[in-house]
Amino acid sequence: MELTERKKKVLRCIVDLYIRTAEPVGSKAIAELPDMNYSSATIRNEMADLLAMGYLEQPHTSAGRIPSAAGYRLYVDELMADYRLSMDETKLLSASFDEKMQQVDKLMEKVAKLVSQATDLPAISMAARNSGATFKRFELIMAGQGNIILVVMLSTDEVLNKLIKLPIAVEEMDLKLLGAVLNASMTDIPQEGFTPELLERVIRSAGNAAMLVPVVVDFATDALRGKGGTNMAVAGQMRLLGQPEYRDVDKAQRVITSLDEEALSNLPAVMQNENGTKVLVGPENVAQELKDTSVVMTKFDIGDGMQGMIGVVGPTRMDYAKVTARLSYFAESLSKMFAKPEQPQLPEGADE
Amino acid sequence: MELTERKKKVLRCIVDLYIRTAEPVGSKAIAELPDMNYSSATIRNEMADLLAMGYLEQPHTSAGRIPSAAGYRLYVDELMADYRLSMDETKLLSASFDEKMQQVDKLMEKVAKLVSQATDLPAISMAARNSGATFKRFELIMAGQGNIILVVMLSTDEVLNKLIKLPIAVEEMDLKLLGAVLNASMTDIPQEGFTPELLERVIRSAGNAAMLVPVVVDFATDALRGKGGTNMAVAGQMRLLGQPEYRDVDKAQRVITSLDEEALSNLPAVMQNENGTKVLVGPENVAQELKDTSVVMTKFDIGDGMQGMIGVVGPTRMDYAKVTARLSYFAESLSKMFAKPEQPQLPEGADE
DNA sequence: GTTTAGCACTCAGTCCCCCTGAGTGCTAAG
DNA sequence: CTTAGCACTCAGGGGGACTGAGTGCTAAAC
Repeated sequence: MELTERKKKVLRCIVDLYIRTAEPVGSKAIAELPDMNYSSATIRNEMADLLAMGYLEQPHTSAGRIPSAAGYRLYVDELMADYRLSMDETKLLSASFDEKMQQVDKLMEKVAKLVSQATDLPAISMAARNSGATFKRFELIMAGQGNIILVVMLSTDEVLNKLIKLPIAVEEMDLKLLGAVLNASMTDIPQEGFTPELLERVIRSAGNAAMLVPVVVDFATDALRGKGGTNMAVAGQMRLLGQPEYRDVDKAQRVITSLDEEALSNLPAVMQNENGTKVLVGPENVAQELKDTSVVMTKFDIGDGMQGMIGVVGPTRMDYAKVTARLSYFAESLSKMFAKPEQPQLPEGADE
Repeated sequence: MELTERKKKVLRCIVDLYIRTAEPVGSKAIAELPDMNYSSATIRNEMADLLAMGYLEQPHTSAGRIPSAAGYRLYVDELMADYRLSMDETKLLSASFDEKMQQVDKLMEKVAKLVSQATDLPAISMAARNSGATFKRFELIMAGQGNIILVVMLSTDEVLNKLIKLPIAVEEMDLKLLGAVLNASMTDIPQEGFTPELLERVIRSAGNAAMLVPVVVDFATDALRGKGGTNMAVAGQMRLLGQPEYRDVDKAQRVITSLDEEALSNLPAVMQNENGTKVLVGPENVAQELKDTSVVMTKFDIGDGMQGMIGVVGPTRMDYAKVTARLSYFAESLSKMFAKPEQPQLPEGADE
């Protein structure tokens, strides 16, 4: 059977309406739309075809139709109208962006909150350092007897810190020395440069603080890649409760719980080779708990060695057009924010 | 009417049972408890008295009784049995504590998560610097042209950072100078010491970076007190959904939403003059949205210039004994953790 | 061939009613 | 003071009957 223009139009209207009302859509409702010049009977025939083709589903015989996953897919790919942000809306979004993004402290948390607020859905934000990041500065500070604080600054402008408890007392002097050595020999070096020889050299130069070196270097390299390298935040989980499909508390709880877990950590993989915005409709999600939900994601640029992602989780019946538009807006804003103001001269070594 | 020992016993049993079952408690159920040597009719008489005295409520004529706010209050203050943590439980809690508390990075977030997990309820954690805190070290770093990162370390071992965007370019040299000046003249000084004269002196010494001084000092002092001075996290909001009283999504949503807001920021005031654990039952809460919930809070020591609080929010029908015990355990663990170790930490053995 | 009017049919949701059983209050006997 | 007994209350659950939105199909109209 062929997917005629008219069938597409009908499908589009059904999805649009269903997104608005969350109720199965009947033929009459569609027939009565302003620019639909056919009777309900005709629509009914078309709907029957769309049902047969797998784009619609029928909860029970005497009910209207709802879009199937395939239907949403088609809608997202071809049918949905672009949502253009209005002037007012842009202003609003940009205002909340400016307000929140003053301090770069808990960046990912703030971004997640912002996105969640703008879409009224649970949001995820993530930033992962890629292999290009290097150390920029080490700082070691005495903090009470037996404790030191290690502060590491990365080329990505992140500042990480850790409290290290020591089995043995260390002199302030030795700490200073170690700091100097680290700053001299481990900054601005790409990861490939961390050879055993380098490590050995550092240990030899570190004097009395030599036994600290492994701990410090371990934490620092951990921070650079792997575990500490991914920074992720989830916000607004309970906004899901506002959606009619989650009136059932258990259902909501199951989804929300899975948002906290690492079920999300494989999302970036999906984005790997994608650009722009990616939509995962219901069963397209790998995670079992998300089979009933859709995920919309966008990448953004953090320049240097980092790459970010923001995303939103919601019922398959979400307003894809609006969510996509707003998400893109934030992605752009973030990219802009991180873009180094076009720089003629690089302060440090020019290669990357 | 007098509150005899037997009445108290009956009340205690009712609250205990209601906490377990979340169902109105009938006279028969109480009469059948192992150490209750009276018939249901007797219990019924006692219950009628307790109702008249305001310790119980009756949802409708032909139903059992549930504790009123006053009933809970009495229960918490006098009746409830202490809950002793078992060996296994202690081990479990301490294991999760050790696991999470390795890195002091996002401490409050982690504490909140931990407490929430241990109590299966939404949890709040908060740390507020008191006026004793001082600066320990300043660090200024170039971050691309026109941006600098300010890192401030406090006597509380906290590390704060901010990205500052500059209207004018600054030389690396000047930044170094400014850093040195700040470290020389503003560290280890109590807040009263920040006089206009001091500020002036700093500006004069700062050379070309003089115009940076106000921005930097503003941020830093802001961080020390006021806004940045309170660090708060909420976790596990959706655990509320597990409680039968929040099967109603709207109700749950109302409470959960209010947890994010600053409705909580006046909780510390309540703790001001309290020691140990404080319980707020239902209507004792000031915040309107929490009238139906109870809050359990405990202070903990962070030594130096800081003071912390952890708390839990749940239905009035929560297991006060257990929650209180676990909360206290964490408060102690935290206090211990922050206590300057007299001696390098031994694997803690026989004591206690 | 396509569109539409008409009609019989289906079925989730709702209202209503009855029944059940847990729980009460009261009274009178132990 | 305690308890057995009894009449009474009422939320919750189950089972029809009804309603109305929506369908599928057919036959007439375009």
